Amino acid sequence: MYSNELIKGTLKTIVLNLLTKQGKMYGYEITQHVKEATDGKIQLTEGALYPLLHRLEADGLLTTEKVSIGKRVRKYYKLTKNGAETSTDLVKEFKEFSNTMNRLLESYTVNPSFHG
Amino acid sequence: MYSNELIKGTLKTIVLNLLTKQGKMYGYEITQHVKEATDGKIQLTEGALYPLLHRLEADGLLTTEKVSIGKRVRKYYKLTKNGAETSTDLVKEFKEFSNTMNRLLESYTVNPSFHG
DNA sequence: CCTTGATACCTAAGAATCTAATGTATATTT
DNA sequence: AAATATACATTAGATTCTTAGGTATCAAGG
Repeated sequence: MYSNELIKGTLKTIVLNLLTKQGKMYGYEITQHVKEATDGKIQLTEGALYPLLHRLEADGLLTTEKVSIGKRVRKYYKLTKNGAETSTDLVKEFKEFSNTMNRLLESYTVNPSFHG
Repeated sequence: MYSNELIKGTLKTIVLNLLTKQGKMYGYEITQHVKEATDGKIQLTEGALYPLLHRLEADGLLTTEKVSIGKRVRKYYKLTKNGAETSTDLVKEFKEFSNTMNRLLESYTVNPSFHG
């Protein structure tokens, strides 16, 4: 499990990307999927996930559909057109950011151009 | 310039790693170095940086040394033993997190093991 | 001289988002 | 019958960032 610091700021990217690939998912399913796909290294908490899903719906990136399973009701989320575009953008941005960070962390330059 | 969401949570890693490589730096120098090293893609704001430096010093990860340059005073920061260890840990953690995220974002699995 | 931009430090109000805890209820397994 | 898993949700508090502002020195150009 990673320090939660890092996961902050990537939650939206993870959720939108997952919905891009899976079509529709419900909240609990998202937490389990991410947990399994990362061997438990990333575990989304419900206290962070549900408010995010509600925000994304309010912002028009997701729509919901309620499905009854016995006496329980699942709330499925899927992307709107806008949500699909945002998903693509955020994934691209994360990859670029990831590259930039790895370059920054690996460069052993001795302050080549700064003249304090 | 990246959406600030992503930079959140990586600021500490960036600063400690930079000090590992450079030995000692002052606040303004850090902002300029990161800006130049990333072609302006990552720009630290002073409102985020200075409070962080103060926290890191209070937590015993950094020590300071004031150096007079004419009538101005620069405040140089360098790592303590504890800070050096934390730096190594955070960089390692970021790289692992980065790998995990990239795998997660790229996998096109159709929910192989989840049984909702 | 004086203004502008760069250097160099700092704080503080408010916003955003996460954590941790808690609540409710149904379904399944032991 | 009890424990665990499924499935939704909210809330107080903490953390950390943004935005804006404040102070002051130094160098360069008009």
